Amino acid sequence: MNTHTEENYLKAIFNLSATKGEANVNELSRQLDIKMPTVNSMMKKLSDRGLIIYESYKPVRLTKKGQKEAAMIIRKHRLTEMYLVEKMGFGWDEVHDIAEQIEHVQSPEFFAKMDELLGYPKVDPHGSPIPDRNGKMEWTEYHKLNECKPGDTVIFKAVTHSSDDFLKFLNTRELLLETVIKVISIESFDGTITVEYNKRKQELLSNIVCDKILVSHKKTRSV
Amino acid sequence: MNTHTEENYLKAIFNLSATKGEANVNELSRQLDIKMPTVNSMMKKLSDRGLIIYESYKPVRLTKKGQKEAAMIIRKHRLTEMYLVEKMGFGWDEVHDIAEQIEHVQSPEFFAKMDELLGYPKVDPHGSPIPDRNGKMEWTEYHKLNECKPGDTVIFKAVTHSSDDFLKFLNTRELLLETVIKVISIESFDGTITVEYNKRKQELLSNIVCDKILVSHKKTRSV
DNA sequence: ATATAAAGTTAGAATATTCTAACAAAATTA
DNA sequence: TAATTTTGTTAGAATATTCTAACTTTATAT
Repeated sequence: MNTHTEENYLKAIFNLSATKGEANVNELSRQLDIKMPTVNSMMKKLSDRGLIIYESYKPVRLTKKGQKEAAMIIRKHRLTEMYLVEKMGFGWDEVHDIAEQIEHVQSPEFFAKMDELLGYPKVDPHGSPIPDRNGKMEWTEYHKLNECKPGDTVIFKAVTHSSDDFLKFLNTRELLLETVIKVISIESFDGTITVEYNKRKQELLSNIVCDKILVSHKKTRSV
Repeated sequence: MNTHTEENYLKAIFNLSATKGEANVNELSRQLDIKMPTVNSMMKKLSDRGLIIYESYKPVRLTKKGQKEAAMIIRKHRLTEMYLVEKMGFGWDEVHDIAEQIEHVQSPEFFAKMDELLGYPKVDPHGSPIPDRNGKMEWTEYHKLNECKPGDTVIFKAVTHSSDDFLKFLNTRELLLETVIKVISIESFDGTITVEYNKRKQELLSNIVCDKILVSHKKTRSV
């Protein structure tokens, strides 16, 4: 089991790696607000523990094992954020610091319960994907449908909630994953969006619905 | 702000003090599973920090400041237990270890929210009192009404929930705090209890209601 | 291409928390 | 009360995490 501290390093490496696939000591130092020599020694330690690949003067990369353990911390963080927003009524801007602390709780049951109560969400309140129990996550830059512009053609990739009645609503509208959607227009006063998909023309979707629909403009990339 | 570790010592001192008003090094050592010399040095540290009164070879006592800080940790622990049981569906026997970790979270808003969502509970799922925001708590051994025996005469001291509709229900029955209640009989098949109080004879209270009513057999003691 | 800047490393020290070994005081028991 | 047991203390060392100061390597910019 990793310590609190090690978990914070792993998480930082994970986050920095998100784009480039690796992280360097200097950025870690700034992000964690810990001096470079300290980070440096921790890199050796994590390397010894088989969590990262580390060679002097080179950026570090997570091993398979490190990747998985980091993903589990991110998972706990994002599930917690989702829980705080959905079940406790916090604003999306209030949950980070609390989740930062709760992510270190050791109790699979606790997070499994959160997951269940939330209906197994795929993303957190900020739209970031939540890794599954095996550490896998859809590594894609999704956009909310209500953030698209008229004329955009997008692909329905995920929902932020998988509650029964929302999914039923989508079924009745023939809105399934991978559906190609074209944004026709957006009402400025209430955000209602007019879209086209399949054989359907001039379908209206409320802003509340569009806020729960995540779309991609192009491809999907996996880790 | 106290460290994680200091908080655990404070909490242990608080719990051991509950009965005798003081705690000794040996008991702390056993309870915390930390060797005596370590406990000894921590006692000096907590004493320096003005949280306990410590003199060599004597049991330690919490100062006003220490008492308050310990109470706040206990408060967070018990609120958490209550939340886990009431809002997340855990059993009373599953919550201790999780609460043990969450009690160290630094976020007044988080616990205030729990408190609010729970309807400002006065006790935790095990019947232990939850200290209020000022660290004050009713230091009494309450019993649930549904754990009394026929013939018992008891005093209504607290409710485990103060949700609106439950309190309204109690009002319509003239059941107020400090009411003297006599237990007449208990149905074995569903736990329904027949009681007498004020001018009322033969009042029936469901087991669900009686589970939320805490009573004392005699006096109240304060810290 | 050399000088300067940025990034990374090593060595040594500080703090927090823990331990073991040895000793001392207090309490208990014979 | 003297012997024994329990409890408490001191001293010194180990581990984890952090720091500063000095030095080295790599990257950047004249």
